[in-house]
Amino acid sequence: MARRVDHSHEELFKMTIDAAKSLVVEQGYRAISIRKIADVIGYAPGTIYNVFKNFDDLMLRVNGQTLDALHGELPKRSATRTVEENIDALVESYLGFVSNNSTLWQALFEHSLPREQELPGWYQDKIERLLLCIDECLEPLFSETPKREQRLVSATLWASLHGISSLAYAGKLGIVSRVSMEEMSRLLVKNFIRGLEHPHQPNRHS
Amino acid sequence: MARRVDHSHEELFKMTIDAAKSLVVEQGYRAISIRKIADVIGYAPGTIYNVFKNFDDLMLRVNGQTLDALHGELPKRSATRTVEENIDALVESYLGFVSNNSTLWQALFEHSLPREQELPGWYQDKIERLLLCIDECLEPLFSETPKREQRLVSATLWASLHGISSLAYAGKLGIVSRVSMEEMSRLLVKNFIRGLEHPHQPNRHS
DNA sequence: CTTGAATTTTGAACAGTGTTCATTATTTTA
DNA sequence: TAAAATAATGAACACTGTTCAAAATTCAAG
Repeated sequence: MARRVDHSHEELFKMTIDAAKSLVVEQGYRAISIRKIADVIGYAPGTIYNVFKNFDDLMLRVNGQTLDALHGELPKRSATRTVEENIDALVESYLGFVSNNSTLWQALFEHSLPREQELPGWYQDKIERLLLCIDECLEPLFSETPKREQRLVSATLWASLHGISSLAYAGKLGIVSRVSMEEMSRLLVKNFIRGLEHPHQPNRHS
Repeated sequence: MARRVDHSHEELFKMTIDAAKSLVVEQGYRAISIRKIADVIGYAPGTIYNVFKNFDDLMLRVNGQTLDALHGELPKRSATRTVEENIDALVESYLGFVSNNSTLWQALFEHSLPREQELPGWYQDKIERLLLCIDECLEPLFSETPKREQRLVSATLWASLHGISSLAYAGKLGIVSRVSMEEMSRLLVKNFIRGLEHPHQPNRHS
């Protein structure tokens, strides 16, 4: 066959990713396979390779859309709110998204590229955009500090939250249950920010 | 054949895990396979299933040993040191271990069980032991707070550090490079602990 | 010793995986 | 209408985890 009018390249792209997503949602990351996706969209496995480089590429696209969706739900910084309030709003929004899209969120850290292969630029940009959201909210807290240090703070906050949600959902915290993911996140953010506001108060240990 | 004098059950267990480990170290998590391991130890694939329930079980054992090794390297809390100093020592030790065993550490979060299947008790105990190390160091900071809240703090710290190392090694932080994993970890701990020491100082925002 | 039961190891078989690519079917262009 | 271009196929390849009847070996009993 050729250039089947049925679906354009773009449509095929969307169909494939949508099928992958619904497989993740319904059966989890480990259940995805090219053949199953092909079945769902009614094409042969080979066709998917006309649209995606390989399975990793496809999975990266799926996860990219998850990052986009999260970014779309995050509130913009409000100048009328305090730093804490802005960060809190960000975190609540983040927690809400993760809860409502838990399987897709899990897929984001269950998938990883083979050793030494780094993430493509377009994917890194999506992370960059998310880090910028945190940057923005933290901005007033240290307007004099160099940009590099600000980014370090944002990245630290992002990675920490990621750690909490990933361990919580993978059940890798033992006793600590899924319910307390929110508690942990709030605890982290509250104290981390509070720590930033109290720079090196000279020794007054217990 | 039967009861080959070559290797006892225990020896076979050790050989299999050692082979798995060296495969992870040399080629990364994605390169492991039962057949390759069988090749290395000079047995048929089926033999491995006399020792391990399945691949997940084997991988959990490997990761369990990694957790044990980390626990073995962590310093005990010293009563002569301050809370900060004890926590710092813990974190430095943690960072050292992760650096020296990066591939095995990566395997720890690259592997995950199928959806809805939770970690076996013996594995959760190993995590529990690690959380207890943090508990111990933080103890003087809040000797009056309920045990449950202490555990929440320890778990939060543990999960956050995990998030930083996992994102750093998976290259999932974009710009933020591997070198800064240490920076991020120290930044997190310093400020988080400092935040804990300054409880809810009533509103004095910028 | 010899026989028979118990046990360990095997490796072929099954059902699945990602990926490739010559072939085929279709559409577009000449 | 013929030829060139393109899209879709699905068999084939080289793998994967896992099972299990059969074979090989050891152990215990007679």
